[in-house]
Amino acid sequence: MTGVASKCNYSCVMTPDTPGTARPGGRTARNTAAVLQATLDELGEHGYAALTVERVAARSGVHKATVYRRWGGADGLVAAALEWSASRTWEPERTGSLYTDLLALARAVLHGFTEAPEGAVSAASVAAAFASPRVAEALRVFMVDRHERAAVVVAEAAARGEVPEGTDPAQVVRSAIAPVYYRLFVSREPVAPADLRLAARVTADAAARGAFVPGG
Amino acid sequence: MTGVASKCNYSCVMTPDTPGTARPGGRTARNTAAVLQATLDELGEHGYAALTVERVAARSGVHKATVYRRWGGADGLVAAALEWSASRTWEPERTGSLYTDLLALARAVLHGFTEAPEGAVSAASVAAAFASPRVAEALRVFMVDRHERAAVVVAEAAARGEVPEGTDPAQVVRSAIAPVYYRLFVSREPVAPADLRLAARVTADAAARGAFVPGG
DNA sequence: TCGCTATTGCGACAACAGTCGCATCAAGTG
DNA sequence: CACTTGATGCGACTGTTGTCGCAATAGCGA
Repeated sequence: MTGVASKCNYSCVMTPDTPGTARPGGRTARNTAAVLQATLDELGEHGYAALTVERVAARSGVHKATVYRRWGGADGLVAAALEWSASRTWEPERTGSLYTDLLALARAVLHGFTEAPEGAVSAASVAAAFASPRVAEALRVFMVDRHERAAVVVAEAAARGEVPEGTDPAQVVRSAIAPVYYRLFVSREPVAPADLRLAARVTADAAARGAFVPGG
Repeated sequence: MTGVASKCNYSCVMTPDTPGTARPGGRTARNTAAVLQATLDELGEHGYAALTVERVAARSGVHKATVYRRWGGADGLVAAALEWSASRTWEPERTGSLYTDLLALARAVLHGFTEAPEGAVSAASVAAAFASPRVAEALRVFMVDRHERAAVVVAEAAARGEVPEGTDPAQVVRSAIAPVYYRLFVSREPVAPADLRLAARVTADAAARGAFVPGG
């Protein structure tokens, strides 16, 4: 085992077990942890464009051929990192009203895509999804999970009578956060606090008026 | 001049002049046209992930080193193709009401990112913008231009009295089309006609109620 | 403790991307 | 028509990416 030892900068808690494989024992698990940690560190420091299997291999101390065998390439590393991120439980902030909940949600999205370390992984996933069907699928699963978790704020708004029964929670969530993604990745404009407030306000008002009830 | 001749599949109208350069004469212009056409064809057939300078060079009949010298790489080719697309005039469809105008706009966005050949260039630009500041800047300029052109439908709605004076046209446009981009590139969900209608409806209603007037 | 075998380490290898120096060519000029 | 010069063609070269076969290692069960 030559090579440089892993330089762990942040979020050093990495699940050391890999259940489901034929031999989930010590060394394989250690390699998995080291490689994923190195992937996170590399993404955080240099971004997805500079993510190289060779660098990850050198940093983790795992041989290059092993990384290729188990993850297939840079996209496989990103997909694995994203799946690991998805395993971390997440729950939306509760603030008392739908508007403020959606605003907090939009802020969380902005934060989660711009701040390290999750920001690097998330942005890398969006970028890698263009080139890798595997990453695209992992990203889709991740986003569906986030939609379902965020739906709670809509359900509670319905329970409070803020929005009518039958409101589609996922559509409300999408409407509130889509402008953030649009500015971040498509139009490449800066995202101002006023933009977040506008999206949350428009969405909350529309939801209150029943715009997100499928039938009516 | 060895190599394979350009195989032009679609949109063979390519601006043959390159004003501003020191020597915009015949051969340089022909090379520019051949290379950009080959780039479009490659993007349309194989996508950005498979876009290679060598393939473009072989297809266009221009030497590899020349392509590297003049465009710098695959990202430069995409940026040039995007700038060429931006030079094509575009104008939003006018249907008589803000809701139907926004719906047509959302449909045009979906079409423009999924149908060939513009779809391939547009999607490639979004993908390449993650790795190339040059493409990111070209994309930003392109989107700003589209926002300005699309703003006409909001101005006309204001003239008809559908929305209050002072409504920010660009914000209305963003609100209507952001969910399309979100589904296409982030959540990777299918985009249904009902989704377009919902986004247009929510945005048009909010605009009618004055939600997009900055001060009030 | 011992043997089986999945997994890994290792280095050589092929394929590819990108660069460089130089000879050649053609567009613009008088 | 000749001359100048910027752009191009050409091929060789370097560095990087990804693959392969084989020997060694270390889980895991007996």
